[in-house]
Amino acid sequence: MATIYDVSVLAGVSLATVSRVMNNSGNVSDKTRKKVEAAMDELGYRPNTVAQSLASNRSNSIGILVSELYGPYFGQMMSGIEAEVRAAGKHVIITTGHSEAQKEQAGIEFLLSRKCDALILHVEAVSDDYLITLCKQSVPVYLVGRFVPELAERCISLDNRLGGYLATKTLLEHGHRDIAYISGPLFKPDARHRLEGHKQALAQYNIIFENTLFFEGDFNETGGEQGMAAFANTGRPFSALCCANDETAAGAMEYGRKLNLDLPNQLSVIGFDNIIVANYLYPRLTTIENPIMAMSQMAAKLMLKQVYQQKNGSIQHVFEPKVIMRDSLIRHTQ
Amino acid sequence: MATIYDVSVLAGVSLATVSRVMNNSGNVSDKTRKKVEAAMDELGYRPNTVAQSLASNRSNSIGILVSELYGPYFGQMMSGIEAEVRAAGKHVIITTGHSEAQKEQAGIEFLLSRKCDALILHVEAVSDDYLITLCKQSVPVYLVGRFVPELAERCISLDNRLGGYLATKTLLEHGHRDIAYISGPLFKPDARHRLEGHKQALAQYNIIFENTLFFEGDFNETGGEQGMAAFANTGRPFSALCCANDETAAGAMEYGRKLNLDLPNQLSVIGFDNIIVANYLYPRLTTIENPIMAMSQMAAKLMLKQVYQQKNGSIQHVFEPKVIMRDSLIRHTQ
DNA sequence: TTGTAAGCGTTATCAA
DNA sequence: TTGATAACGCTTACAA
Repeated sequence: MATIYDVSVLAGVSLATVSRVMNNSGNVSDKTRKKVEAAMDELGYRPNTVAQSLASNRSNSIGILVSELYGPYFGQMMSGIEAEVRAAGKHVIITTGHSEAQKEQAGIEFLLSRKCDALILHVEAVSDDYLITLCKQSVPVYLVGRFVPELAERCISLDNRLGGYLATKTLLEHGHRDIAYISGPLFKPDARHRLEGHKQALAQYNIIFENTLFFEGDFNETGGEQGMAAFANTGRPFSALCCANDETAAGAMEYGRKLNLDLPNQLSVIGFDNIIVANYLYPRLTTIENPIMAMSQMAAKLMLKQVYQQKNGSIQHVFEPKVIMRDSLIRHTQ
Repeated sequence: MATIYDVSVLAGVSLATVSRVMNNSGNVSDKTRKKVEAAMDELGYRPNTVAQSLASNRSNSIGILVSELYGPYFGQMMSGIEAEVRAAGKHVIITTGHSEAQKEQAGIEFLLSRKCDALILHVEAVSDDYLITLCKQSVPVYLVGRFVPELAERCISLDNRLGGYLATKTLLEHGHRDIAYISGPLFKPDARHRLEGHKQALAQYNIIFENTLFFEGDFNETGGEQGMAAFANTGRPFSALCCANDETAAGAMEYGRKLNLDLPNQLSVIGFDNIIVANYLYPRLTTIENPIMAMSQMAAKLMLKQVYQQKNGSIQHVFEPKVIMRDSLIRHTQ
């Protein structure tokens, strides 16, 4: 592999000049530039980014941490960020945290050790305090899908409480009064906030929250299935089911069909996130929009603005969810 | 950030000794090791991986190229590889090619410039020749989901021809004779091979391939919708639809429902890939299993074996697809 | 406009 | 078992 030294020899100039040509920095005469570029071409020269990072303490790459590499939520997040970052001529380095504090920290360490210019994180397990300490270090950190009051300026988040509230309120407005709820794992802030919104809507209609109508799932299909099984077991009747995300709803609906429930006539269902699949479930899933793609792109824009001084429009920090009406939710009839 | 130098001063030893402790290389007395470790702890020392890579010409990271960061296919691929690689104490660096030759090459350049120890690629647009040249360079390269005869030892692939054949044969065995086909983009080898298998099955039953029953889609829902719209336009009747992947099938089924088709009674559908969603479509999608997760893990194992001398079991290079029967395909009745 | 030379934080080869 | 010291390939003052 050719190095900058080989290029300088072939072009008959110094290392510094080659470097200047590469980086468009300093003043280089047209003639020398041409010579250097010719030499680069001839040698098929590619800069060694590792050496560049070490010398310049910049890497032109952005570290991203997601909980998982699969699934529509993180898929949209990763590709939303990557599109923005790539358009700016930078690269992403992606790693995972698996929603475990220790792995999240290890992932962040990895990104830091690679000298990323900035981090964009979706963390669910590490504490606010950890994040606050992290943000005091020299690398700029941005959080998507999480709100830490002390770091509000670095957060791009969804109002999950409002989302949870809207979901349940929509069911209530359609005449439902017996509403079951399958949440996500409650150690995750998103799951907690959505549940709070649910309770708030119930309270507004003077309905008491019942433990027999609550199940803590896992944000996956499995949770939906297990939740439905649990409810079927207690025998407490309900006309509507509120799921903390769409995957849970998919699992619940599938299980409901196994129980020979006629959907949506015998059971209305509402999800959360509006992942692509929601539109292909049967009946098509009514849900709450979670603009994760837009949020991720906003985080990337914020980063580009602050780290690389790009001029980007105004920044929206908190996104508001809204109801997407489809076919899985109908008016309750006696 | 503390450096190896700070550690050496605090521990009262040389740089070299600190390096030896970090890498468990050479012989270090227990006493010095303890001293060094204590110093590291005290300073919160983290090695600078960029400097390590530059000096050692190794990076302990594996470059991965996928076409997209979203979607079940690539999601499974990424997380399958990552799990194996992480278990071996190495890291992945992921980038995208967007199924365009130029972007695929740029992605590969990026991974090479970061001095990855090996590359695992899912490339669709670059030529075989390019790959053959690439494999002659010093970095080991592995290909998943693509078969290049000259590089057979580095390929982990699916027999797509067989898959395409099985799909159509299954329809034929269920009495269908008028079979429409929505393919993926034909510049992709997968799409071409699946189509070849389809034609082979037709030929075996002495059925002539008709252009009016063929549509070139995009491997996405959109392709399925457009294909169904095109078929509806020509008016050529058909009792079964063979889709080159599940996403296409999802789009086609949704569009079929818009046309008031009663599925599966008026139209049988078969997909390809068996993505998670296939199980949640209505009717549940009959499809061809594409064990992308297993294939990716196999690629990772092969890499670990060859690059890091890990002892892993035997390697399977070509995977065979099989039919997953569900509800979207029924026997054709007159 | 161009060149010289001192880092950047490690690894690895010699000696000791 | 340890320590000097020369790479690794590039950036970036500072000089010329």
